[in-house]
Amino acid sequence: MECTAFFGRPAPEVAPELLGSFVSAGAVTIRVTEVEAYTGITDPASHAYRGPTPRTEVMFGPPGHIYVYFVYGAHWAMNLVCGAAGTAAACLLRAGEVVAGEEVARERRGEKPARHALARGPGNLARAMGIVGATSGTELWAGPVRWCPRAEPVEACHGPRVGVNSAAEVAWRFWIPGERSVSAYRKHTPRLRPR
DNA sequence: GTCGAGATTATCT
DNA sequence: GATAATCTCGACC
Repeated sequence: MECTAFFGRPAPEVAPELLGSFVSAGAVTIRVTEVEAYTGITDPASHAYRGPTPRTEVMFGPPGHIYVYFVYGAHWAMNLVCGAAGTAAACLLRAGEVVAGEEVARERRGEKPARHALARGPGNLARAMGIVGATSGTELWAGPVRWCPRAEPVEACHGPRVGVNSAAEVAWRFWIPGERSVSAYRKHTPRLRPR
């Protein structure tokens, strides 16, 4: 399968090639503008670093599957599993430009966001596409979420990943320069004690 | 436009 | 019980 060949490579190699490709979920299609690579069992910043758990077992499976996780008590984020089965590598979709189904996306996001902000940021992207925990584990060629390769190569910038404490020095965030849908880099601010 | 801080809950220890 | 691959809002420039 084409998906298996494309995604069955190291995540830092797949990630920049995802830029400009298309991901569809139902009526909504986005053009990917920002991604991050996680290499799984060798990556201290990955959920898979400490071995498989019920949540992360999808990442340990074959490439081309979808891994969805819930963070900060409010947001879903969508990853595409990369690399050979067992390596638990994945690419996080951080941002995209809505190219189809804008009405549906806006229904989910509300009236406020500008068009380029509908799928800016991992949580917003998942919300605009209707991605929830039940989507985790589905196949990219047969499930509710489909992927199409980009038509032409695009320019790519890279830099440190966002919001991670460990391995902050590796430049495994990739984005398309000049895209308004790319989130601005924010320094990671550790959460202080509640109340 | 940038910056700082609170919200809120699944998952793991 | 602590942690977290984030978002939004209000204050300020």
